Amino acid sequence: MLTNSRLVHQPHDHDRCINAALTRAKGLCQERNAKLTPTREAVLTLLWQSHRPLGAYQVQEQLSKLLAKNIAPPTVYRAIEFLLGLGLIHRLPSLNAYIGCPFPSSHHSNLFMICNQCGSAAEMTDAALNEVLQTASDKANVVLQSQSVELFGRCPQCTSSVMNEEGSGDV
Amino acid sequence: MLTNSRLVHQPHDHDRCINAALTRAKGLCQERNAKLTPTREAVLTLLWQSHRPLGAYQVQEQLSKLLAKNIAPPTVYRAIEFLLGLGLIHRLPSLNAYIGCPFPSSHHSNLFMICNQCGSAAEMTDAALNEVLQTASDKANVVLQSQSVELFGRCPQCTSSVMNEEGSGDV
DNA sequence: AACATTTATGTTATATTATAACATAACGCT
DNA sequence: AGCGTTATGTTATAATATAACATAAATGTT
Repeated sequence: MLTNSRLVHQPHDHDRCINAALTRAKGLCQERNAKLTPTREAVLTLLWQSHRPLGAYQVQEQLSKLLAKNIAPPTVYRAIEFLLGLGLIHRLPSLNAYIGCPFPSSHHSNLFMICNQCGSAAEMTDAALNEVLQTASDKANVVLQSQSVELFGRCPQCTSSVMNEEGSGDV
Repeated sequence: MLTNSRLVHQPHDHDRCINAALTRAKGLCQERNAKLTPTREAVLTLLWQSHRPLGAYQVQEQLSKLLAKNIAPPTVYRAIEFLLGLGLIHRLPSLNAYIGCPFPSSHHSNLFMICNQCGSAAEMTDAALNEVLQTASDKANVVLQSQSVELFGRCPQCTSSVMNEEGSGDV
C-alpha cells in the first residue's frame, strides 16, 4: 500500500518533499519531452508548499506574489492542466482544489484521505481497493476507465489535538 | 451488494422509479417531521426524470418551466440542500451535479458508476468496498467520517452500441 | 541568420456553479 | 388574531473555470 500518509500526518523536513517532487517532475518531463517552464514549475512548487490542496485562485494569488506581477486565471489553469496531464498533480473534485502527487510515475488509481479539520490530504494506492472497484464494475458490466476516491475524516495529528483541547468543532 | 445498476443500464418502466422515489420521500419526511413542499417535491421529481445527474442550473431551468415562473438559484439550492440533508439525493462532486438516491433510508456509503458516454449514474453500496476503505483509514490512523467514490467508465448499453457503431468517441 | 511553424503565455471577457443578505409570505401554535 | 418559525422571493455577488484572440518565445528548416 503505497502512501505518503506518514509524511503528511507528521512533522517532517518538508523541503525534502518539495525537492523530491521537483526532481521527479524534471525527470518525467525529460522522459516525455514535455517542457517544465518557469510558470509550470512555480505552480508545481506552490502546490507542494504544504500537504494541503490549493484552489486555483489561491495558486493565482501566490503566483502573482511570487512573480511580482499579475497572473490571470488562464495562466494558472493552463499550468494546472499541463501538470494534471503528466500526473504530477491531482484534482480533488470535492474541494475544487489541486495537490502535488507524491508518486507520479507509478500507474495508480488514487485514493485521498482528507482531514476535515486541518485540510491535509494524503494519497495512497491500495491494490485491494482497486480489486474491489474492478469487481464491482465487472458485476455491473461496466468498463471501468477511471476513478475518484476521496475519504474525509480526521488525521492522526488532529485526533490527538482534539483529545487535548476537548470539544473543538470541525472546520 | 445493493444497487440500481440493472435499472439504470436497461430499458425499464421509469415511471415506477419516479413513483417509488416519491413514495419513499414522503415516508421519510413523515418519519423525520420534515416538510416535502411543492418546490422540494418538484426538484426531487426533476432529479428523478432520468438516471442522469443534473446540474443545479439545469434544475433551475426545468423548474422554471414546470412552475411557469422564474425560479432563482437560491430556491433551487435550498431544495437541493434539504434533499441532501435527508439523503434523498446525492451530489456528484466530479460533475457538480445531483441525482436521486434509490435507497435513501438505508445507511450507506455510496459508490457511483458514471458512464462517460451517456452520462447515466448507477449507485451501489458494497460492503467489501467499505471494509477496504475502513482498513485503509485505520492503517493511516485516520478516523473516517465520510467518503465519495466515483467510478467512470462505459455502461453496458453504451458498450454494446459502440460495438455496433465502431469508433464513436466518448462525450 | 531569416523565416515559418509550433508552443506557451498574455489579455479581455464571460460562462458556470454557488452563496450572502435581506424582504416577504406561508404555516403552526396558542 | 397574534406570534414565532419556517420557507420562499429577490437582488447582488462570490468562487470556479473557460473561450477567444493577441503576442511572444522556442524550435525546426532552409
